[in-house]
Amino acid sequence: MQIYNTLTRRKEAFTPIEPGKVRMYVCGMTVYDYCHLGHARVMVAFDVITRYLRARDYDVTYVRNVTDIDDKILRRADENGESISSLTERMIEAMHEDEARLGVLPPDHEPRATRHIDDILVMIETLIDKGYAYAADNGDVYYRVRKFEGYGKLNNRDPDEMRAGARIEVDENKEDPLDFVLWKAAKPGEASWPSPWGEGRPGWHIECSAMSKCCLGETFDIHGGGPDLTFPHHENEIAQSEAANSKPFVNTWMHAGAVRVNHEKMSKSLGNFFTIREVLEHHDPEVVRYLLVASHYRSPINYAPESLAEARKSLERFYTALEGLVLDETVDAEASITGVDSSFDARFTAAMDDDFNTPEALSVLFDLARELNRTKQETPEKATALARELRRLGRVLGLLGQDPASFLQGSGAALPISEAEIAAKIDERAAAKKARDFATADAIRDELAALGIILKDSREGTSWVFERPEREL
RNA sequence: GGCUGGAUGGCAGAGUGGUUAUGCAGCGGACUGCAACUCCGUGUACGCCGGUUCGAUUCCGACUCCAGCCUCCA
Repeated sequence: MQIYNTLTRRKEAFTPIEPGKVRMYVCGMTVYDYCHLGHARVMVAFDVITRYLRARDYDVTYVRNVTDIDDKILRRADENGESISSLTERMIEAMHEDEARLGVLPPDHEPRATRHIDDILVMIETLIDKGYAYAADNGDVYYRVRKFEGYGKLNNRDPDEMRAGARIEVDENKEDPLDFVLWKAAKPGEASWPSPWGEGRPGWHIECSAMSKCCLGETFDIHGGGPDLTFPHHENEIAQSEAANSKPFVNTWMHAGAVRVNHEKMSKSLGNFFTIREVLEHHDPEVVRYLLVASHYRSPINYAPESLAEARKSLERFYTALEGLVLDETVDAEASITGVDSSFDARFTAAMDDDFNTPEALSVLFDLARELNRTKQETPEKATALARELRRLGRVLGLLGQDPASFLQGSGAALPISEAEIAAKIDERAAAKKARDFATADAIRDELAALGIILKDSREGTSWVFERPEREL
């Protein structure tokens, strides 16, 4: 298996530290607001990676943290007139709902910064003892960036050149403008924890160094996150962890691509973001997931409403192929796919082994679906076997888990008329057809089509698909 | 300015030193009462300029443009 490593900027053979075991840490959310599609991208990307590694029989420990103390959280809680814990609990719950709807499996551990203050303090003390950190007069503790030799290696950045172009405001308390905060002294009335340097709270970067060490150890296999975290967040994590532990921190760094809107990064600071929940008001969650999986995890994707319509069409193709076949409902989402003998499996595996090439993997599934459609009439047994294979491989990507008819009929979305009424119309049309009154039959079909109900005739009878009207989001 | 990445057919999106990605849309055919679904067929796509090569979209160099990071951001 080959994985692209952000650190070395090339694909490398993936060999876990411990055979068969993969330890993976992904930087999670700062919970002061609802998750947007950029968050969804990271969630889904690493969910696919986890699912695939497990399908290939790796024992994956997946850790994704929650930052539940931070300036923005303090500010938002204050604005809302609610407590910090009330805000963060609400947002964590909302995040879990969003994830579940997108078919993202929960991480094995979801450590929260506020529950690891002790680990954080221990690490900061170690860094001070080793000379990598210092307590300033104002009660802050800073990391001494220039003391760490490899600083900048993840981003190919030279500290000396960074200083030249630095737009960092000079802070009187720092020895060097590049130094970053490990512990922030509390202002009066702010949430804080006691420490050897006074009341305060942890800096953002040290949280991840402490929590990853706590959950996965000093060195682990994969560290992932969003595209904007490489600098300074991940660079700082390396500096902290390697200085404190005197060991390599991470073997493979993985970063998801950005979600853009009108070719600009979707972000909270630009205010051009769509939250997951508002998009899901108008679209089947699987369609959103498909859109995310249809591009390679490292490529940027430009979000546009039309792309969701296309994603929907692609999924309809799969579900149409599966429709009417007896499917194995016991398919395990994490079932092993190694050792299965099929050319489709082999191609799928080859694609996914190559840095999780999901677009390539999907193309194999489309070929499989075509083969399935071809054999549907003549050899139903073979078609059924192919359908099960399609669904099994789809599940590795977290797709195709729904009942085909249910997906095609809108996955429970509000229909313009009831299913019973649709069935009655279909019966009415069948009667008209039998009487060779095609004008009436076609009128009924057109009437339903105007409502988004598209009829499909087959030997077995008439089925229907619900096309939701186009929406802005 | 420094550092990353990218530029593929109407759109989306993989990939490859010579041979079909795939999906959506379009066109022709089969199926159908007509459609839809499905199947078959159908596209001189690889930003620009040089270089290497028998041959480059694919490798190398320059250029143009786009995006990201360098400040909180997934």
